[in-house]
Amino acid sequence: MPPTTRRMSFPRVVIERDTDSEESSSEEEEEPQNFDHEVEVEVEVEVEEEEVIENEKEAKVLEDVKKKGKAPITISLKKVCKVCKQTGHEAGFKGATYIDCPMKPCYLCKMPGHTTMTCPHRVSMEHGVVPARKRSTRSPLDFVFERQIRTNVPKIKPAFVVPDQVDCAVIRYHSRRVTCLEFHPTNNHILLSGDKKGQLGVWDYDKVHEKTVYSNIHSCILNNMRFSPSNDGTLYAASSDGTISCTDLETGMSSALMNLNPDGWHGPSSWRMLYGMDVNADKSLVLVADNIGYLYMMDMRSHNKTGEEILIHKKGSKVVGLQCNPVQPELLLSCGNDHFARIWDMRKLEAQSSLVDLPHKRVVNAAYFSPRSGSKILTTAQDNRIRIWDSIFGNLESPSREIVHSHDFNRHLTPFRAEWDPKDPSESLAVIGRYISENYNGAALHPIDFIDTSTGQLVAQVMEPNITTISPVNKLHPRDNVMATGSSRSLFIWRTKDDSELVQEKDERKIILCGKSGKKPKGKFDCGSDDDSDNDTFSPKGKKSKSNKSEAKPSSYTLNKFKTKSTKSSK
DNA sequence: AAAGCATGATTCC
DNA sequence: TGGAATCCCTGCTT
Repeated sequence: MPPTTRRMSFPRVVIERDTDSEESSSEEEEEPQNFDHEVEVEVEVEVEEEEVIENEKEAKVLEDVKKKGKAPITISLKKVCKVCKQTGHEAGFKGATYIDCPMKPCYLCKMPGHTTMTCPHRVSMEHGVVPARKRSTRSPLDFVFERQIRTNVPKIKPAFVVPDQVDCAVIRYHSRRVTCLEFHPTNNHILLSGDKKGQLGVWDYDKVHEKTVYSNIHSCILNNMRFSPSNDGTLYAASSDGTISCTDLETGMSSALMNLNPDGWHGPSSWRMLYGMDVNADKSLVLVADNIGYLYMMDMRSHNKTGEEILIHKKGSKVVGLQCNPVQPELLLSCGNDHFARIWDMRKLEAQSSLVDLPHKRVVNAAYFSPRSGSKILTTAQDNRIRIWDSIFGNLESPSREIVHSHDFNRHLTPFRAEWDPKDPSESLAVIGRYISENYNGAALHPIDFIDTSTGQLVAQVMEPNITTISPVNKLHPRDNVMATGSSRSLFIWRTKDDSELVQEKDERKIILCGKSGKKPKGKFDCGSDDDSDNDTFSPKGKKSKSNKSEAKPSSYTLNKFKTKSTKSSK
Protein backbone atom coordinates (compact mmCIF):
# COMPACT_ATOMS: atom_id res chain seq x y z
CA MET A 1 0.00 0.00 0.00
CA PRO A 2 1.46 3.35 -0.93
CA PRO A 3 1.80 5.89 1.79
CA THR A 4 -1.29 7.94 2.21
CA THR A 5 -0.59 11.36 0.99
CA ARG A 6 -1.49 14.57 2.61
CA ARG A 7 -4.80 16.10 1.95
CA MET A 8 -4.77 18.51 -0.89
CA SER A 9 -7.34 20.75 0.61
CA PHE A 10 -8.42 21.46 4.09
CA PRO A 11 -11.94 21.99 5.25
CA ARG A 12 -13.40 25.06 6.73
CA VAL A 13 -12.84 25.45 10.38
CA VAL A 14 -15.15 26.90 12.94
CA ILE A 15 -13.38 28.44 15.83
CA GLU A 16 -14.99 29.38 19.05
CA ARG A 17 -13.46 31.01 21.98
CA ASP A 18 -14.16 29.16 25.13
CA THR A 19 -16.70 31.06 27.15
CA ASP A 20 -16.96 29.08 30.31
CA SER A 21 -14.42 29.62 32.96
CA GLU A 22 -13.43 26.02 33.10
CA GLU A 23 -10.20 26.55 31.38
CA SER A 24 -7.25 25.03 33.01
CA SER A 25 -5.50 27.26 35.42
CA SER A 26 -2.42 28.94 34.22
CA GLU A 27 -0.40 31.43 36.12
CA GLU A 28 1.04 33.31 33.28
CA GLU A 29 -0.63 35.74 31.05
CA GLU A 30 -0.64 34.16 27.71
CA GLU A 31 -0.33 35.66 24.37
CA PRO A 32 -1.13 33.88 21.20
CA GLN A 33 1.67 33.46 18.85
CA ASN A 34 1.80 34.66 15.36
CA PHE A 35 0.92 32.35 12.62
CA ASP A 36 1.16 34.28 9.50
CA HIS A 37 2.45 31.87 7.04
CA GLU A 38 5.57 33.26 5.70
CA VAL A 39 6.79 31.07 2.99
CA GLU A 40 10.28 29.94 3.24
CA VAL A 41 12.71 32.07 1.40
CA GLU A 42 15.81 30.30 0.58
CA VAL A 43 18.73 32.43 1.46
CA GLU A 44 21.53 31.38 -0.72
CA VAL A 45 24.53 32.74 1.01
CA GLU A 46 27.44 33.57 -1.12
CA VAL A 47 29.89 31.79 1.02
CA GLU A 48 33.03 32.93 -0.65
CA GLU A 49 32.12 36.55 -0.51
CA GLU A 50 31.23 36.27 3.11
CA GLU A 51 34.46 34.56 3.90
CA VAL A 52 36.37 37.34 2.24
CA ILE A 53 34.60 39.94 4.29
CA GLU A 54 35.16 37.97 7.42
CA ASN A 55 38.78 37.50 6.62
CA GLU A 56 39.11 41.21 6.10
CA LYS A 57 37.52 41.85 9.42
CA GLU A 58 39.72 39.33 11.08
CA ALA A 59 42.77 40.83 9.50
CA LYS A 60 41.73 44.20 10.78
CA VAL A 61 41.36 42.88 14.27
CA LEU A 62 44.75 41.28 14.07
CA GLU A 63 46.23 44.52 12.79
CA ASP A 64 44.72 46.46 15.65
CA VAL A 65 46.08 43.94 18.06
CA LYS A 66 49.52 44.21 16.56
CA LYS A 67 49.48 47.98 16.85
CA LYS A 68 48.68 47.79 20.50
CA GLY A 69 51.35 45.17 20.94
CA LYS A 70 49.26 43.00 23.13
CA ALA A 71 48.73 39.32 23.01
CA PRO A 72 46.16 38.55 20.36
CA ILE A 73 42.71 37.90 21.63
CA THR A 74 40.91 35.31 19.62
CA ILE A 75 37.74 36.79 18.28
CA SER A 76 36.03 34.69 15.71
CA LEU A 77 33.86 36.66 13.41
CA LYS A 78 33.09 33.68 11.31
CA LYS A 79 29.74 32.09 11.67
CA VAL A 80 29.94 29.18 13.97
CA CYS A 81 27.87 26.04 14.03
CA LYS A 82 25.68 26.21 17.11
CA VAL A 83 25.98 22.49 17.61
CA CYS A 84 29.69 21.81 17.31
CA LYS A 85 31.05 25.37 17.46
CA GLN A 86 33.13 24.82 14.36
CA THR A 87 33.17 27.11 11.37
CA GLY A 88 32.46 26.28 7.77
CA HIS A 89 28.92 25.11 8.28
CA GLU A 90 25.87 25.98 10.31
CA ALA A 91 23.23 23.74 11.82
CA GLY A 92 19.67 24.86 12.23
CA PHE A 93 16.58 25.75 10.28
CA LYS A 94 16.91 27.21 6.85
CA GLY A 95 13.33 28.12 6.37
CA ALA A 96 11.39 25.02 7.24
CA THR A 97 14.21 22.63 6.47
CA TYR A 98 16.55 21.68 9.22
CA ILE A 99 20.20 21.36 8.34
CA ASP A 100 22.05 18.94 10.57
CA CYS A 101 25.49 19.52 11.92
CA PRO A 102 27.61 17.19 9.77
CA MET A 103 30.00 16.59 12.64
CA LYS A 104 27.36 14.81 14.67
CA PRO A 105 25.92 11.37 14.12
CA CYS A 106 22.78 11.27 12.02
CA TYR A 107 19.85 12.58 14.02
CA LEU A 108 17.64 9.85 12.63
CA CYS A 109 19.54 6.57 12.77
CA LYS A 110 22.29 7.81 15.12
CA MET A 111 25.08 6.48 12.95
CA PRO A 112 28.04 8.73 12.13
CA GLY A 113 29.13 9.71 8.65
CA HIS A 114 25.97 11.21 7.25
CA THR A 115 23.12 13.52 8.17
CA THR A 116 19.39 13.02 8.37
CA MET A 117 19.03 14.34 4.86
CA THR A 118 21.15 11.54 3.41
CA CYS A 119 20.34 8.86 5.94
CA PRO A 120 19.78 5.50 4.27
CA HIS A 121 16.76 5.08 6.46
CA ARG A 122 15.25 8.11 4.88
CA VAL A 123 16.36 8.11 1.30
CA SER A 124 14.34 5.22 0.04
CA MET A 125 11.10 6.39 1.48
CA GLU A 126 11.17 10.11 1.24
CA HIS A 127 9.91 10.46 4.75
CA GLY A 128 12.27 8.77 7.04
CA VAL A 129 10.70 5.50 7.99
CA VAL A 130 11.98 2.30 6.50
CA PRO A 131 12.52 -1.10 8.02
CA ALA A 132 15.85 -2.02 9.35
CA ARG A 133 17.22 -5.16 7.84
CA LYS A 134 15.77 -8.21 9.38
CA ARG A 135 18.17 -9.93 11.63
CA SER A 136 19.03 -13.38 10.57
CA THR A 137 19.73 -14.82 13.97
CA ARG A 138 16.83 -17.19 13.73
CA SER A 139 16.74 -20.50 11.98
CA PRO A 140 14.01 -21.32 9.48
CA LEU A 141 12.63 -23.70 12.05
CA ASP A 142 11.83 -20.83 14.30
CA PHE A 143 9.62 -19.36 11.66
CA VAL A 144 7.81 -22.61 11.02
CA PHE A 145 7.30 -23.05 14.71
CA GLU A 146 6.06 -19.54 15.04
CA ARG A 147 3.54 -19.97 12.25
CA GLN A 148 2.02 -22.90 14.07
CA ILE A 149 1.60 -20.94 17.23
CA ARG A 150 0.25 -17.78 15.78
CA THR A 151 -3.04 -19.09 14.58
CA ASN A 152 -5.37 -16.29 15.45
CA VAL A 153 -3.79 -13.68 13.27
CA PRO A 154 -5.49 -13.38 9.90
CA LYS A 155 -3.43 -14.34 6.92
CA ILE A 156 -4.80 -11.64 4.70
CA LYS A 157 -4.14 -8.25 6.04
CA PRO A 158 -7.12 -5.94 5.73
CA ALA A 159 -6.67 -2.41 4.50
CA PHE A 160 -5.65 -0.06 7.21
CA VAL A 161 -7.99 2.76 8.08
CA VAL A 162 -6.20 5.91 9.03
CA PRO A 163 -7.84 8.90 10.70
CA ASP A 164 -6.15 11.65 8.76
CA GLN A 165 -8.23 14.75 9.23
CA VAL A 166 -8.66 16.94 12.26
CA ASP A 167 -12.30 16.95 13.15
CA CYS A 168 -12.30 19.04 16.29
CA ALA A 169 -9.87 20.38 18.82
CA VAL A 170 -9.46 22.15 22.11
CA ILE A 171 -6.57 24.55 21.87
CA ARG A 172 -4.57 25.41 24.97
CA TYR A 173 -6.94 23.23 26.93
CA HIS A 174 -4.30 22.10 29.38
CA SER A 175 -2.03 24.50 31.18
CA ARG A 176 0.99 22.31 30.59
CA ARG A 177 1.88 19.77 27.96
CA VAL A 178 -0.30 16.72 27.63
CA THR A 179 1.27 13.53 28.96
CA CYS A 180 -1.31 10.82 28.42
CA LEU A 181 -4.66 10.10 26.83
CA GLU A 182 -7.32 7.50 27.34
CA PHE A 183 -10.67 6.89 25.68
CA HIS A 184 -13.63 6.08 27.85
CA PRO A 185 -14.23 2.31 27.72
CA THR A 186 -17.95 2.52 26.96
CA ASN A 187 -18.90 6.10 26.24
CA ASN A 188 -17.61 6.58 22.76
CA HIS A 189 -17.01 10.29 22.76
CA ILE A 190 -15.23 10.87 26.03
CA LEU A 191 -11.53 11.51 26.03
CA LEU A 192 -9.48 11.68 29.20
CA SER A 193 -6.23 13.59 29.19
CA GLY A 194 -3.52 14.10 31.74
CA ASP A 195 -0.89 16.81 31.81
CA LYS A 196 2.46 17.64 33.25
CA LYS A 197 0.93 19.61 36.03
CA GLY A 198 -1.16 16.67 37.17
CA GLN A 199 -4.43 17.99 35.83
CA LEU A 200 -7.02 15.66 34.41
CA GLY A 201 -9.14 16.68 31.45
CA VAL A 202 -12.49 15.13 30.58
CA TRP A 203 -13.70 16.11 27.18
CA ASP A 204 -16.80 15.08 25.28
CA TYR A 205 -15.58 15.68 21.77
CA ASP A 206 -19.00 14.99 20.34
CA LYS A 207 -20.55 17.84 22.23
CA VAL A 208 -17.41 19.78 21.71
CA HIS A 209 -18.02 22.27 24.49
CA GLU A 210 -18.47 19.75 27.25
CA LYS A 211 -15.14 19.65 28.92
CA THR A 212 -13.72 19.87 32.38
CA VAL A 213 -10.27 20.06 33.84
CA TYR A 214 -9.73 18.75 37.33
CA SER A 215 -6.81 20.53 38.89
CA ASN A 216 -6.82 19.18 42.42
CA ILE A 217 -6.23 15.50 41.83
CA HIS A 218 -2.46 15.50 41.44
CA SER A 219 0.24 18.04 42.05
CA CYS A 220 2.65 17.01 39.32
CA ILE A 221 2.94 14.89 36.20
CA LEU A 222 0.09 12.55 35.52
CA ASN A 223 2.01 9.68 34.00
CA ASN A 224 -0.57 7.01 33.26
CA MET A 225 -4.26 6.33 33.73
CA ARG A 226 -6.57 3.36 33.45
CA PHE A 227 -10.26 2.79 33.87
CA SER A 228 -11.53 0.43 36.47
CA PRO A 229 -12.52 -2.81 34.73
CA SER A 230 -15.49 -3.21 37.03
CA ASN A 231 -16.77 0.35 36.93
CA ASP A 232 -16.26 2.45 33.87
CA GLY A 233 -17.01 5.63 35.76
CA THR A 234 -13.90 5.17 37.84
CA LEU A 235 -10.46 6.19 36.73
CA TYR A 236 -7.12 5.40 38.31
CA ALA A 237 -4.13 7.61 37.66
CA ALA A 238 -0.48 7.40 38.63
CA SER A 239 1.48 10.56 39.20
CA SER A 240 4.94 11.83 39.95
CA ASP A 241 3.49 13.21 43.17
CA GLY A 242 3.76 9.62 44.37
CA THR A 243 0.07 8.88 44.61
CA ILE A 244 -2.51 6.84 42.79
CA SER A 245 -5.75 8.70 42.43
CA CYS A 246 -9.15 7.14 42.11
CA THR A 247 -11.61 9.50 40.51
CA ASP A 248 -15.35 9.15 40.09
CA LEU A 249 -15.97 10.80 36.76
CA GLU A 250 -19.63 11.44 37.55
CA THR A 251 -19.01 13.46 40.67
CA GLY A 252 -15.43 14.50 40.13
CA MET A 253 -14.64 13.22 43.58
CA SER A 254 -11.16 11.86 43.89
CA SER A 255 -9.15 10.13 46.55
CA ALA A 256 -5.49 9.27 46.89
CA LEU A 257 -5.01 5.55 47.28
CA MET A 258 -1.33 5.24 47.71
CA ASN A 259 1.16 7.81 48.82
CA LEU A 260 4.82 7.08 48.51
CA ASN A 261 5.75 10.35 50.20
CA PRO A 262 3.73 10.39 53.40
CA ASP A 263 6.33 12.55 55.10
CA GLY A 264 6.33 15.18 52.45
CA TRP A 265 9.24 16.75 50.65
CA HIS A 266 12.73 16.07 51.90
CA GLY A 267 14.61 16.86 48.75
CA PRO A 268 14.71 15.29 45.33
CA SER A 269 16.73 12.26 46.33
CA SER A 270 14.08 10.86 48.61
CA TRP A 271 10.99 11.84 46.62
CA ARG A 272 9.24 8.87 45.03
CA MET A 273 7.23 9.09 41.87
CA LEU A 274 4.81 6.72 40.20
CA TYR A 275 5.16 6.07 36.49
CA GLY A 276 4.00 2.81 34.95
CA MET A 277 0.50 1.63 35.72
CA ASP A 278 -2.01 -0.97 34.61
CA VAL A 279 -5.00 -2.75 36.02
CA ASN A 280 -5.41 -6.50 36.21
CA ALA A 281 -9.10 -7.34 36.04
CA ASP A 282 -8.62 -11.00 36.85
CA LYS A 283 -6.82 -10.35 40.07
CA SER A 284 -8.62 -7.08 40.72
CA LEU A 285 -5.33 -5.29 41.11
CA VAL A 286 -3.89 -1.93 40.24
CA LEU A 287 -0.21 -2.30 39.41
CA VAL A 288 2.08 0.69 39.65
CA ALA A 289 5.79 1.19 39.46
CA ASP A 290 8.00 3.96 40.74
CA ASN A 291 11.08 5.92 39.78
CA ILE A 292 13.53 3.67 41.61
CA GLY A 293 12.65 0.32 40.11
CA TYR A 294 9.86 -1.01 42.32
CA LEU A 295 6.48 -2.50 41.55
CA TYR A 296 3.51 -2.07 43.90
CA MET A 297 0.16 -3.77 43.86
CA MET A 298 -3.10 -2.49 45.21
CA ASP A 299 -6.35 -4.31 45.62
CA MET A 300 -9.09 -2.55 43.69
CA ARG A 301 -11.84 -3.49 46.10
CA SER A 302 -10.23 -2.73 49.41
CA HIS A 303 -7.92 -0.07 48.01
CA ASN A 304 -5.21 -1.50 50.17
CA LYS A 305 -1.72 -2.28 49.17
CA THR A 306 -1.17 -6.00 48.78
CA GLY A 307 2.18 -7.59 49.45
CA GLU A 308 5.52 -5.89 49.43
CA GLU A 309 7.04 -3.83 46.68
CA ILE A 310 9.21 -5.79 44.29
CA LEU A 311 12.31 -4.62 42.52
CA ILE A 312 11.60 -5.27 38.85
CA HIS A 313 14.12 -2.97 37.19
CA LYS A 314 17.57 -1.74 38.06
CA LYS A 315 17.52 -0.11 41.44
CA GLY A 316 17.27 3.63 41.07
CA SER A 317 15.81 3.55 37.57
CA LYS A 318 12.35 4.59 36.46
CA VAL A 319 9.82 1.99 35.47
CA VAL A 320 7.78 3.89 32.93
CA GLY A 321 5.59 1.19 31.47
CA LEU A 322 3.47 -1.68 32.82
CA GLN A 323 0.98 -3.79 30.96
CA CYS A 324 -0.85 -7.02 31.65
CA ASN A 325 -1.26 -9.35 28.73
CA PRO A 326 -4.76 -9.02 27.27
CA VAL A 327 -5.12 -12.78 26.87
CA GLN A 328 -3.00 -14.15 29.70
CA PRO A 329 -3.41 -11.54 32.45
CA GLU A 330 -0.83 -13.20 34.66
CA LEU A 331 1.80 -12.15 32.14
CA LEU A 332 3.14 -8.73 32.95
CA LEU A 333 5.27 -6.57 30.68
CA SER A 334 7.39 -3.80 32.15
CA CYS A 335 9.90 -1.37 30.71
CA GLY A 336 12.02 1.45 31.95
CA ASN A 337 15.13 3.50 32.13
CA ASP A 338 17.48 0.59 32.66
CA HIS A 339 17.14 -0.09 28.92
CA PHE A 340 15.13 -3.25 29.42
CA ALA A 341 11.64 -4.47 28.78
CA ARG A 342 10.79 -7.51 30.86
CA ILE A 343 8.12 -10.18 30.91
CA TRP A 344 6.99 -11.47 34.29
CA ASP A 345 4.75 -14.19 35.57
CA MET A 346 2.57 -12.61 38.22
CA ARG A 347 2.17 -15.92 39.99
CA LYS A 348 5.80 -15.80 40.99
CA LEU A 349 6.70 -12.19 41.12
CA GLU A 350 9.96 -11.47 42.83
CA ALA A 351 13.15 -9.64 42.07
CA GLN A 352 15.31 -11.33 39.45
CA SER A 353 12.54 -13.71 38.45
CA SER A 354 11.58 -12.23 35.11
CA LEU A 355 10.75 -14.74 32.40
CA VAL A 356 12.39 -12.72 29.67
CA ASP A 357 14.60 -9.64 29.52
CA LEU A 358 14.46 -7.70 26.28
CA PRO A 359 17.54 -5.48 26.00
CA HIS A 360 17.51 -2.11 24.27
CA LYS A 361 20.22 0.37 23.48
CA ARG A 362 18.56 3.21 25.33
CA VAL A 363 15.68 3.95 27.68
CA VAL A 364 12.48 2.12 26.75
CA ASN A 365 9.59 4.57 26.70
CA ALA A 366 6.87 2.00 26.19
CA ALA A 367 6.29 -1.70 25.73
CA TYR A 368 2.97 -3.20 24.70
CA PHE A 369 1.60 -6.63 24.04
CA SER A 370 -0.45 -6.75 20.88
CA PRO A 371 -4.09 -5.97 21.67
CA ARG A 372 -5.87 -9.12 20.46
CA SER A 373 -3.69 -12.20 20.69
CA GLY A 374 -1.28 -10.64 23.14
CA SER A 375 1.48 -12.56 21.42
CA LYS A 376 3.49 -9.73 19.90
CA ILE A 377 5.48 -7.04 21.65
CA LEU A 378 6.02 -3.51 20.44
CA THR A 379 8.55 -1.25 22.13
CA THR A 380 9.66 2.34 21.69
CA ALA A 381 13.21 3.15 22.74
CA GLN A 382 15.10 6.39 22.82
CA ASP A 383 17.62 5.16 20.28
CA ASN A 384 15.12 6.07 17.55
CA ARG A 385 14.06 2.51 16.99
CA ILE A 386 10.75 0.77 17.24
CA ARG A 387 11.18 -2.92 17.98
CA ILE A 388 8.77 -5.74 17.34
CA TRP A 389 8.90 -9.27 18.65
CA ASP A 390 6.50 -11.31 16.56
CA SER A 391 5.76 -13.97 19.09
CA ILE A 392 6.35 -14.18 22.78
CA PHE A 393 6.31 -17.95 22.36
CA GLY A 394 9.10 -17.88 19.84
CA ASN A 395 12.68 -16.88 20.07
CA LEU A 396 12.93 -13.66 21.96
CA GLU A 397 16.66 -13.33 21.79
CA SER A 398 16.49 -10.47 19.37
CA PRO A 399 13.60 -8.46 18.03
CA SER A 400 11.95 -9.69 14.87
CA ARG A 401 12.25 -6.20 13.44
CA GLU A 402 13.82 -2.90 14.26
CA ILE A 403 12.32 0.11 12.58
CA VAL A 404 14.32 3.30 12.52
CA HIS A 405 11.99 6.17 13.27
CA SER A 406 12.54 9.65 14.62
CA HIS A 407 11.18 9.83 18.15
CA ASP A 408 14.16 11.05 20.15
CA PHE A 409 14.14 11.96 23.73
CA ASN A 410 13.81 15.61 24.55
CA ARG A 411 13.37 16.66 28.13
CA HIS A 412 10.76 19.20 27.15
CA LEU A 413 8.59 16.72 25.30
CA THR A 414 6.39 13.95 26.58
CA PRO A 415 8.19 10.72 25.64
CA PHE A 416 6.96 9.16 22.41
CA ARG A 417 5.22 5.81 22.55
CA ALA A 418 4.37 3.64 19.59
CA GLU A 419 0.95 2.12 20.16
CA TRP A 420 -0.96 -0.64 18.43
CA ASP A 421 -4.14 0.07 16.55
CA PRO A 422 -6.60 -1.87 18.71
CA LYS A 423 -8.92 -2.29 15.72
CA ASP A 424 -6.44 -3.87 13.37
CA PRO A 425 -7.23 -7.61 13.32
CA SER A 426 -3.82 -8.39 11.88
CA GLU A 427 -2.10 -6.66 14.81
CA SER A 428 0.38 -4.89 12.67
CA LEU A 429 -0.61 -1.24 12.49
CA ALA A 430 1.01 1.09 14.99
CA VAL A 431 0.91 4.83 15.46
CA ILE A 432 3.63 7.14 16.72
CA GLY A 433 4.39 10.83 16.46
CA ARG A 434 7.50 11.98 14.63
CA TYR A 435 10.11 14.24 16.12
CA ILE A 436 11.98 15.61 13.14
CA SER A 437 9.97 17.83 10.93
CA GLU A 438 9.16 17.71 7.29
CA ASN A 439 9.29 20.77 5.09
CA TYR A 440 5.70 20.86 4.08
CA ASN A 441 5.45 23.54 1.45
CA GLY A 442 7.37 25.91 3.59
CA ALA A 443 6.11 24.94 7.02
CA ALA A 444 8.02 22.66 9.34
CA LEU A 445 5.45 20.09 10.41
CA HIS A 446 5.77 17.03 12.58
CA PRO A 447 3.61 14.25 11.18
CA ILE A 448 2.03 11.40 13.06
CA ASP A 449 3.17 8.17 11.50
CA PHE A 450 1.22 5.00 10.89
CA ILE A 451 3.58 2.10 10.50
CA ASP A 452 2.95 -1.43 9.34
CA THR A 453 5.06 -3.17 11.94
CA SER A 454 5.05 -6.43 10.00
CA THR A 455 7.04 -4.84 7.20
CA GLY A 456 8.33 -1.60 8.65
CA GLN A 457 6.62 0.36 5.92
CA LEU A 458 5.20 3.77 6.53
CA VAL A 459 1.52 3.38 5.80
CA ALA A 460 0.52 6.98 6.35
CA GLN A 461 1.74 10.20 7.79
CA VAL A 462 -0.90 12.58 8.93
CA MET A 463 -0.43 16.22 9.65
CA GLU A 464 -2.31 19.42 9.79
CA PRO A 465 -0.86 22.81 8.85
CA ASN A 466 -2.19 24.38 12.01
CA ILE A 467 -0.48 21.90 14.28
CA THR A 468 3.07 23.16 14.29
CA THR A 469 4.04 21.51 17.54
CA ILE A 470 5.25 17.95 17.95
CA SER A 471 2.59 15.37 18.76
CA PRO A 472 4.15 12.76 21.02
CA VAL A 473 0.88 11.49 22.50
CA ASN A 474 -1.50 9.65 20.21
CA LYS A 475 -4.28 7.23 20.98
CA LEU A 476 -6.35 5.22 18.56
CA HIS A 477 -9.96 4.68 19.52
CA PRO A 478 -10.79 1.09 20.51
CA ARG A 479 -13.90 0.97 18.32
CA ASP A 480 -14.22 4.02 16.07
CA ASN A 481 -12.00 5.23 13.30
CA VAL A 482 -10.84 8.02 15.49
CA MET A 483 -7.50 9.14 16.81
CA ALA A 484 -6.82 11.52 19.67
CA THR A 485 -3.65 13.54 19.72
CA GLY A 486 -2.05 15.51 22.50
CA SER A 487 0.30 18.12 21.13
CA SER A 488 1.79 20.57 23.56
CA ARG A 489 -1.21 21.78 25.57
CA SER A 490 -3.85 21.06 22.97
CA LEU A 491 -6.01 18.09 22.06
CA PHE A 492 -7.11 17.06 18.60
CA ILE A 493 -9.57 14.51 17.33
CA TRP A 494 -8.88 13.02 13.93
CA ARG A 495 -11.26 11.08 11.73
CA THR A 496 -11.03 9.64 8.30
CA LYS A 497 -12.27 12.11 5.76
CA ASP A 498 -15.44 10.20 4.91
CA ASP A 499 -16.39 9.68 8.52
CA SER A 500 -15.69 13.26 9.20
CA GLU A 501 -18.10 14.38 6.54
CA LEU A 502 -20.79 12.17 7.98
CA VAL A 503 -20.37 13.67 11.39
CA GLN A 504 -20.06 17.24 10.36
CA GLU A 505 -22.79 18.55 8.12
CA LYS A 506 -20.41 20.49 6.03
CA ASP A 507 -16.75 20.12 5.67
CA GLU A 508 -16.23 21.98 8.88
CA ARG A 509 -14.16 21.54 11.95
CA LYS A 510 -14.93 22.75 15.41
CA ILE A 511 -12.07 24.32 17.24
CA ILE A 512 -12.41 25.54 20.78
CA LEU A 513 -9.91 28.00 22.11
CA CYS A 514 -9.11 27.77 25.76
CA GLY A 515 -6.64 29.47 27.98
CA LYS A 516 -6.24 33.11 28.52
CA SER A 517 -6.04 34.87 25.26
CA GLY A 518 -4.67 38.22 26.24
CA LYS A 519 -4.83 41.20 24.00
CA LYS A 520 -4.98 41.23 20.30
CA PRO A 521 -6.02 37.91 19.02
CA LYS A 522 -3.94 37.24 16.04
CA GLY A 523 -2.55 34.16 14.54
CA LYS A 524 -2.94 30.50 14.82
CA PHE A 525 -6.30 29.22 15.91
CA ASP A 526 -7.04 32.66 17.04
CA CYS A 527 -8.21 34.79 14.21
CA GLY A 528 -11.29 35.58 16.11
CA SER A 529 -11.94 39.26 16.20
CA ASP A 530 -10.30 41.67 13.91
CA ASP A 531 -7.60 39.66 12.37
CA ASP A 532 -9.55 38.87 9.34
CA SER A 533 -6.88 38.44 6.82
CA ASP A 534 -8.48 36.95 3.81
CA ASN A 535 -5.28 35.39 2.78
CA ASP A 536 -6.10 31.85 3.52
CA THR A 537 -4.24 30.32 0.76
CA PHE A 538 -0.90 29.02 1.59
CA SER A 539 1.33 28.89 -1.37
CA PRO A 540 4.88 29.56 -2.30
CA LYS A 541 4.07 33.09 -3.14
CA GLY A 542 7.41 34.06 -1.74
CA LYS A 543 9.60 36.75 -2.97
CA LYS A 544 12.33 34.82 -4.60
CA SER A 545 10.38 31.84 -5.61
CA LYS A 546 13.18 29.45 -6.03
CA SER A 547 12.21 27.35 -3.09
CA ASN A 548 10.62 23.97 -3.02
CA LYS A 549 11.52 22.63 -6.36
CA SER A 550 11.61 19.20 -4.93
CA GLU A 551 8.29 19.56 -3.21
CA ALA A 552 6.40 19.00 -6.40
CA LYS A 553 3.10 19.74 -4.83
CA PRO A 554 0.25 21.83 -6.10
CA SER A 555 1.28 25.41 -6.13
CA SER A 556 -1.34 26.24 -3.57
CA TYR A 557 -3.73 24.47 -1.36
CA THR A 558 -6.21 25.88 1.04
CA LEU A 559 -4.94 26.29 4.47
CA ASN A 560 -8.05 27.92 5.83
CA LYS A 561 -6.83 29.48 8.93
CA PHE A 562 -9.22 28.44 11.55
CA LYS A 563 -11.99 30.96 11.34
CA THR A 564 -14.50 32.12 13.83
CA LYS A 565 -18.12 31.43 13.50
CA SER A 566 -18.67 35.13 13.80
CA THR A 567 -20.02 36.88 10.80
CA LYS A 568 -16.90 38.69 9.92
CA SER A 569 -14.66 35.92 9.03
CA SER A 570 -16.33 34.24 6.15
CA LYS A 571 -15.66 35.96 2.96
C1' DA B 1 13.76 39.38 16.92
C1' DA B 2 16.56 37.53 20.11
C1' DA B 3 17.15 35.74 24.48
C1' DG B 4 15.75 33.17 28.48
C1' DC B 5 13.67 29.45 30.84
C1' DA B 6 11.89 24.87 32.13
C1' DT B 7 14.46 20.58 33.19
C1' DG B 8 15.91 14.57 32.03
C1' DA B 9 19.15 11.19 30.22
C1' DT B 10 23.77 10.63 29.59
C1' DT B 11 28.53 11.20 30.02
C1' DC B 12 32.44 12.41 32.27
C1' DC B 13 35.41 12.85 36.12
C1' DT C 1 29.04 6.45 43.35
C1' DG C 2 27.49 10.92 42.67
C1' DG C 3 27.48 15.52 41.10
C1' DA C 4 28.29 18.62 37.34
C1' DA C 5 28.38 19.60 32.56
C1' DT C 6 26.21 18.76 28.29
C1' DC C 7 22.57 18.52 24.85
C1' DC C 8 20.34 18.23 19.69
C1' DC C 9 14.90 19.85 14.89
C1' DT C 10 10.93 22.35 21.95
C1' DG C 11 7.47 25.58 23.22
C1' DC C 12 6.59 29.20 25.35
C1' DT C 13 7.39 34.00 27.35
C1' DT C 14 9.38 38.53 27.65
